[in-house]
Amino acid sequence: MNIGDAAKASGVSAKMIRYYEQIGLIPAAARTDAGYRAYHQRDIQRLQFIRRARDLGFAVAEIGELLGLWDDQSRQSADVKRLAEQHIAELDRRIADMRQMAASLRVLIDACAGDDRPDCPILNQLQQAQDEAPLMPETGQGQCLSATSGCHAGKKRQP
Amino acid sequence: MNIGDAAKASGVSAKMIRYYEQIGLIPAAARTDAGYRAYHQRDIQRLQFIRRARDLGFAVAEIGELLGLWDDQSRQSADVKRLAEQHIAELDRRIADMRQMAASLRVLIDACAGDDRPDCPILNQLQQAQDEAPLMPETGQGQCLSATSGCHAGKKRQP
DNA sequence: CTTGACATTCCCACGATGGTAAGGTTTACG
DNA sequence: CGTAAACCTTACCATCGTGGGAATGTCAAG
Repeated sequence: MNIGDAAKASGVSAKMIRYYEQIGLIPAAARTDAGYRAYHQRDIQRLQFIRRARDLGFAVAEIGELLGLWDDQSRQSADVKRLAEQHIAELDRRIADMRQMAASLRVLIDACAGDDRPDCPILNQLQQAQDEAPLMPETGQGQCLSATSGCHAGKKRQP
Repeated sequence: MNIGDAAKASGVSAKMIRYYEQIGLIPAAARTDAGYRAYHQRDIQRLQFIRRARDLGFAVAEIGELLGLWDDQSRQSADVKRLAEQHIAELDRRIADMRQMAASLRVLIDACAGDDRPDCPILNQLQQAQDEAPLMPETGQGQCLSATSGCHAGKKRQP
């Protein structure tokens, strides 16, 4: 089974398969006389594992840990669960960040006439920090628009 | 005002200020005799604009468009609003993707004993595609775990 | 005058993925 | 058998936004 077939069978592109091998996520594949990588059912399974973990948003480093546990017959399911919970916590954090952004932006959008005149609360808001948060909806949490209040969680936008 | 002060005043790191200049997001700063970049209130305002837009999750390219509209006194607020709506739509899409991932993972986590035994539904699920979706909660939507059903929206994880 | 805090440019790195180019191999068809 | 298509290989570059560091130059305070 060549890399192209392995790619089709696993849903991981040939490019990525080589990359995963390079970074050590998968062991170096066997080679044919011509130097072609040869894959077997076992390898396909590992690639599928990787792709499903990617689909769940696990980073490659986390997948490495999952694979380690997968390979470890004496693992404790608690270890796997802990990893997954860490990951879901990270997902939740990012979701919260983005919802915050979306909420702030929604307020501005709703305040914008969207006609042929130049006046625009969106630009106004971006232009100058307001002292407090006058445009915020009453959702309890601050909306992270002001430059004050040190709420610059925006750092890890696509971490 | 040197770049360090501009950085402090705007909340944009000196590194990023130079980068924004390099990619043309801000005009090349004036220079002192020694070659130091010199910033004025006007420039600070532009940098603050950029930082706030970043905090709202706008990509640098989008910020470029926003700045163009900001500079254009004859702009139509509809154009700004359209940009913002495109961006919020993108945010919503990413949020939905991540919520999907989190939901799928939550199901697996809840099914995992998390004790000292090796059996783990999380690894089992990653290991082999199930034909149908037996573990799914009844939330109506499919949970995008199966390798079948072509639901690999996972591609644009951090786009 | 020295020292430390700045500034400059240039290069490298990340993470995960895609593209492309130059060259070798295998396969299918006439 | 010959040739062309379809594959494989490595190697390099790009993305996007950000940080780190080196080598070197400048400014301000002691």
